Amino acid sequence: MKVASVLIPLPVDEAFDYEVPEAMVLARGDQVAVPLGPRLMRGVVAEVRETTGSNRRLKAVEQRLTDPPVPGGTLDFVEWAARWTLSPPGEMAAMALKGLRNPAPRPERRVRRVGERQPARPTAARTTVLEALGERAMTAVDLARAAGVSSGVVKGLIDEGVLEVVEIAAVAAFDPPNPDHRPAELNPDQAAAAESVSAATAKGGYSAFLLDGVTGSGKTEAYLEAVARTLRADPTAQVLILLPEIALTQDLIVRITTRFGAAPAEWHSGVAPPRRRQVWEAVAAGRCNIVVGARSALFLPFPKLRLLIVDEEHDGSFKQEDGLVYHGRDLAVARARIEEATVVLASATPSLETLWNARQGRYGWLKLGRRHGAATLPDIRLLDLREAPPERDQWLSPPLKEAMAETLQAGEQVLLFLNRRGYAPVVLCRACGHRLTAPDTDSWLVEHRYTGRLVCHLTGFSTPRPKHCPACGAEDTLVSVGPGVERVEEEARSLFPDARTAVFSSDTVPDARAARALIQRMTDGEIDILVATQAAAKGHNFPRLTLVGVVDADLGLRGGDLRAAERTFQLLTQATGRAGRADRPGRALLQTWTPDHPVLMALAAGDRDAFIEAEMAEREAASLPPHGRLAAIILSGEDAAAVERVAGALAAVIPNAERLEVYGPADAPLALVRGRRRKRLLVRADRDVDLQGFLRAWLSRVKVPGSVRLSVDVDPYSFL
DNA sequence: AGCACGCCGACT
DNA sequence: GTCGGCGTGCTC
Repeated sequence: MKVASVLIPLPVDEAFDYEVPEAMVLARGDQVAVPLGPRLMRGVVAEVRETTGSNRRLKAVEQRLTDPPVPGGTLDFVEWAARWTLSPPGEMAAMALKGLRNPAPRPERRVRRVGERQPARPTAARTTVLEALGERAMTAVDLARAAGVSSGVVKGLIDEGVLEVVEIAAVAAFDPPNPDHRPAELNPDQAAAAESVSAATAKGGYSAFLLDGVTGSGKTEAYLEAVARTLRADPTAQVLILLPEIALTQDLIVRITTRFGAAPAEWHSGVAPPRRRQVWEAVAAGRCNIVVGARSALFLPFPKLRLLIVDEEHDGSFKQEDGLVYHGRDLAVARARIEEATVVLASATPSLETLWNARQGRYGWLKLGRRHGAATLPDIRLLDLREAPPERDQWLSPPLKEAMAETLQAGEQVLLFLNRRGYAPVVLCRACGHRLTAPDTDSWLVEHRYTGRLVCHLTGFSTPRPKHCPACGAEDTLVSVGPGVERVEEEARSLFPDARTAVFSSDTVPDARAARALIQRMTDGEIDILVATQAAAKGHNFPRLTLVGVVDADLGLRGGDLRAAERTFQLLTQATGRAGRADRPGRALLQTWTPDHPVLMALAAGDRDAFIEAEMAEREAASLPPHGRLAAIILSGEDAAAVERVAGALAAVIPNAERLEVYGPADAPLALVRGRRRKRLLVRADRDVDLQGFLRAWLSRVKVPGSVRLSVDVDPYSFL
């Protein structure tokens, strides 16, 4: 008898076996409906094998679905990703089927002739309509417009039975990109990079590149040229371009459309469900060559993926934290390896992991120099707040204020950068010292003055700003401590009452459309001072911007986070890279209390290599990534004692392993979130240790009750 | 994820 | 005395 292993979208750690009915022909990748308990579920066949009887009575596969099978490479990738992240394989497989869960687009209603039938009274208008239509099927609206008559004429012909309405399943056209539509002019660096990448795609097999170029070096043109060459060599090849967030997609869509004369397919949460289904089907059928998407696009069923590009590869948004925990960039490299394709990681500030891989020779290293004629990097200077501190309850120091005045005087723009949403990060009571936190959570409530509310950025909890201290009941004793973007804007507005100011943060810019609108206002010079969080730190070009003030350059350096220094360096490089493009020189002023910190010194010197050298040495000394690997195990639950018990049980059965240590259990950095107690264990291993194998062996030794949730984060980025 | 089985409060 | 609350656990 034949048995099929079927991946079902459930949190179970293996595929379920089903008997294959005699008359059914099944292969790996086929989609099937299988009985599970009382219901039917969609699943993907992982394996079909011959078996001689079984210990277990198997249910039979109900039916083979007509939906397209999941291509072999996609399924290999899904299974690999599940093993790598220690996630249920069925749930990973469900990622690849997500597009199918969307409704099919409404069929289009068109009219066409019914045989040779003629209208009883052939008026001039009716004759025009019939001539315009001919043998085709058109929508009634299009037909009326083509014939230059009112839609009533068409309707009359339908009512008379001369025309009939037919429903035609809307098949989305994905116009093939034309590699020669409008080639960009490339400098030698860009041309060489494109040539290296396209030589790799032409040769076939896995290869990986770091495309390393400062802001303004023309990375996009370089990789789009590689895409063009790849498609010229093989018009059936498929290309995936991943971006960290959808706010950046629109710009790229436009550039691709201009370059190739055809729009790429988009894949992210902002795409309407029926459209998503069309994209999924077109990708599966190989009718779509270029996809631009967020990390979930990695799971699309490409039958012929030849080239993957991960733009802004250093960006933390590639890491998915809730539900399935994975890093889009790392999985992109894995998918390339499995598909025997080429992957390009592009960034002006590559992650240490990627730089390390490039140095080790695992990735080809494509360096782009600054484009001829482009602006020079801004002059970066540290402002020592110990020497010239801001006035009480202010956040802008005298030298920064002076620079702002000069800049505004010259009719140029200022960007003040502060990676903190809201008005004030902490609200406390002057009478009793109580700090306001969200219920069931340890994190501070952040004051948002635009909305007059206190907001927990972790859970989304919000409440109006109270009059009385919730701890001691005193009235009007609550004070706002520390600056957020709203407060800095308030300060800037009072300093320069004539300047036009705006705030760019996820609160003022809720979606991509709002982001585009604000960016446009900035580009058009309608804003003099923009106060922004990291939401504005990338991907834009403001020609009249000549001063970037970093309000708190120390912000990212505190807290003992592994990647704090790296993140600060990247953020500041991106933020200061905004200043003075085009022909005006720009400058960046960084306010800091620790001007002798090596990261800030390297940044002020504009010396990326010095920074990398220093940071890499520290990581190596501690055997931390990229020199070693980490995995976090987070336990959470409402029953603190149960969480504690599981943590203790895990700690008691840690398998013996060489060159690997387990730290904890300790309270997770936010030990209480939404009333759930959180404990964390951290595993550090040398690179050549089978970390996943260790974790599997370890976790299998402990039974976790349903009241406690255990999640594994392999290669964690933030330790929240 | 569903959907069952399984032990403790308000109802015909 | 039952109907039902959702807590734990299984689904090939």
